[in-house]
Amino acid sequence: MITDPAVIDELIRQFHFLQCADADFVRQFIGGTKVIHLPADQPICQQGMQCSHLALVIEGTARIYKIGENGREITLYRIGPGESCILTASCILSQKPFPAFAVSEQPIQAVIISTSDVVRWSNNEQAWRDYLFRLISERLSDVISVVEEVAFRRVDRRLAGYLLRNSDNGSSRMQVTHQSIASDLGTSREVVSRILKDFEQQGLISITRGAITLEDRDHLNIKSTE
Amino acid sequence: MITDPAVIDELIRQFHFLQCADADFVRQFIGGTKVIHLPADQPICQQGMQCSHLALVIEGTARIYKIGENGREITLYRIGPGESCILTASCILSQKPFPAFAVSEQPIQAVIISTSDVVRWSNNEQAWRDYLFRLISERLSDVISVVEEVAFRRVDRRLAGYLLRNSDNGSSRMQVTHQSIASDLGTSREVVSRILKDFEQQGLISITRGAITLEDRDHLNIKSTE
DNA sequence: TGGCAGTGTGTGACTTTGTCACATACTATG
DNA sequence: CATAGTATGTGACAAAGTCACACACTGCCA
Repeated sequence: MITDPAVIDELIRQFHFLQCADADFVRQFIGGTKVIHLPADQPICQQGMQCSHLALVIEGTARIYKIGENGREITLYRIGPGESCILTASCILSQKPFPAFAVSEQPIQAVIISTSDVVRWSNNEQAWRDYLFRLISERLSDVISVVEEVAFRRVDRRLAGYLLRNSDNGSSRMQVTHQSIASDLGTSREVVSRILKDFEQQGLISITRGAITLEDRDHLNIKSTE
Repeated sequence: MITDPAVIDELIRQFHFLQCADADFVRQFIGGTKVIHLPADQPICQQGMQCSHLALVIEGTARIYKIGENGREITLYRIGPGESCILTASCILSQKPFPAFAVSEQPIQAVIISTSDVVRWSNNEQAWRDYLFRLISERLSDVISVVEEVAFRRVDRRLAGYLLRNSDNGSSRMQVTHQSIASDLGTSREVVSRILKDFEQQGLISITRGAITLEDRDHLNIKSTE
């Protein structure tokens, strides 16, 4: 049961399906779920787990990733406000174990839904069903894009694109370690370090411990596409 | 409208959801769809297309794949009897363009469903909805496995596994070109040729033009997992 | 019957990426 | 200000991808 009216407002703002749904379902939704808070860097799902709940993220972000035999990681996608861990939903509905890891990055505020509600609503509520379908479809697209990236694109180009995408356009300074970049791209820290050093020598970025500043977005953009 | 009773039998045998569904829906399904035939090696979907129909495969197989900038290919998954091009469904329900290519491999016999029926049934028929959810979930798992493979596993090990998976246990002889293997694994023909030659020199396989014979499954299996 | 085009495979040189084993440097904390 | 933990740098090597060819096999037609 969710009581805080500010949270309810935020929920309805973030989750479009609550606006499409009829008032009865919304009441049911508000009454049958609860809000949880999770600090940053907390493991959420382990590979192989059976999921017992579905979380709809109101605030914060989570990272869904795979770990290879060698210990390397690759990020499959991220979940932000208005989204939910659709892999969880997928596992609930197809009754298979969760095939990856999930961890909170920013502290998370989320609505928790029991598997039985997930199933029941997906039978009865079109708005909810559409929401699930759309989300799972987008994840499938996301993951297909990841395949394309790792299978075909050179790491230096992917890295250039990564830097552009993940920096505020304002400051051009981003707080990241080489290791965290490597874990997102699915490569190794040494490779990232080498390429970053190249970029620095070409005057495209400057590097300090734990942070990178973009100095020449235009040339980075050329690098990322050439 | 499907009339051939043999086809109807086969349909109900292959597609479990028709067994769960009530008789009324089955009548509607049989009455509202039609069967098509497609020869081998026909393009089915182009990247970026809007899908106008969903195909449920009764017989034959299709390959869903990506093409990289360099022209290399990688297979995302295959579709066989009882399955359907869930990417199509996903595109229909989320109204996004198809993010890959699809081509028939074996000649295909399939049931064609219009987008409007796909949407309508997913609202009204639980059995159909469950079928779609389950299928899309499985594809998501498939594609995530592909990510894991290309990001983390060495090509020689993947190739060893590929040979074991794709040969009849009976004959141990498979008709494939090095190029087609490379396109499945997302690597280049030269790499495949080199590794196959290695395998041959180790006595694991023998190679002839257009075909490979497995000579030592056990050692191949060790190679694929080590 | 020999020539020829299309397809499939082999190979060497080179670049890029991943791995390993370290060295070094910065940062927070007692 | 010593020290543990974290972040980065580096060189040597192995694995994989690219490029530019050479060569071999198959089917077909003149």
